[in-house]
Amino acid sequence: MLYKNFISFDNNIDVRESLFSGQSFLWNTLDYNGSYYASILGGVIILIRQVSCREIEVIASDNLINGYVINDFISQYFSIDVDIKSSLTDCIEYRYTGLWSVLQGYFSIKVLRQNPYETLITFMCAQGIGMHLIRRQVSILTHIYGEKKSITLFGKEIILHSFPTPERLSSVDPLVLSACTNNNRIRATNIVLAAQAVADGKIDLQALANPAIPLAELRNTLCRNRGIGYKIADCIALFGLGRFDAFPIDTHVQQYLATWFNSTTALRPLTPARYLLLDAEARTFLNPELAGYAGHILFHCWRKEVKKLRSF
DNA sequence: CTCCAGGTGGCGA
DNA sequence: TCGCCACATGGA
Repeated sequence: MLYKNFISFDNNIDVRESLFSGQSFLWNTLDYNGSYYASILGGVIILIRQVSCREIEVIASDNLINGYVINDFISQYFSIDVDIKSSLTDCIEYRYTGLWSVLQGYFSIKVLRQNPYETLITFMCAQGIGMHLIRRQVSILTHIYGEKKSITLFGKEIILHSFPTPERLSSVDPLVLSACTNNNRIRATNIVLAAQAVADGKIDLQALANPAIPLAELRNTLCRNRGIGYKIADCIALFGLGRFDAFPIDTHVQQYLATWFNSTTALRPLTPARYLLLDAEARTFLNPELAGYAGHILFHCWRKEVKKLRSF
């Protein structure tokens, strides 16, 4: 049994750019009458098609996800409650007019509220390698350790693999898991340890989802785990814990801070101390409460417009 | 061949 | 605290 819904939004939403801008590595593209994007959310198979700039079609294998009806869950997933323009201060509109005009095409990208555990593991796989490779590694991970699920759509069987549970990853030999971490055994070991910590409750992601926790404290807590530094911690916070104030700084962010915002700090190698400096700098021209939201828009814009990179 | 890709941690000064 | 290096592979 499939449940089919249409969801309308008050503002433009770009589903493809949102799902494939490098915040999730768990979506597939299927081509039928137009493109369907497929994944598994909370154990439920979800297919999404963009109908118009403000409407999407959702096909789901269940009418409830984590206790929410589909429309409510998807609206929350795409953070339609957030006004992107409020993440950027007026300073950008008036002082960086060229950038402001290019950014117009990126305001329909939404930052996703994803599963914290899945975000934690996928971003631990994403260190110092290209997005194409990250996507492939995560795909291998789900194929080997995930659960196979399928539905039939338009008379054709669609096969997907769920994300492996913490318990499943806990028992994997790091040497074997390294097939999913670019053969890097250290990272594979760290991922197994993190999965164990989640399974044991030593990493309590539900508790960390409390928005009252100060960002620095959240980051430091996550960083106590091997393989998680400031950047990965901020990614987990931003994409997995709905902390849109978290501002992950990677090689691309460093580049646009230097080029677009004339940061001299960003010209030098990124040490932990400079990471915190850049974080503070960025909050002077971004809305601190939505710094990471703005950062993701800028990040994607930089990669596409300047670096001419593809995210998939 | 060289350089870079959504980094982290260990080391010596 | 800072600079340098290993980790590992693939694509431009």
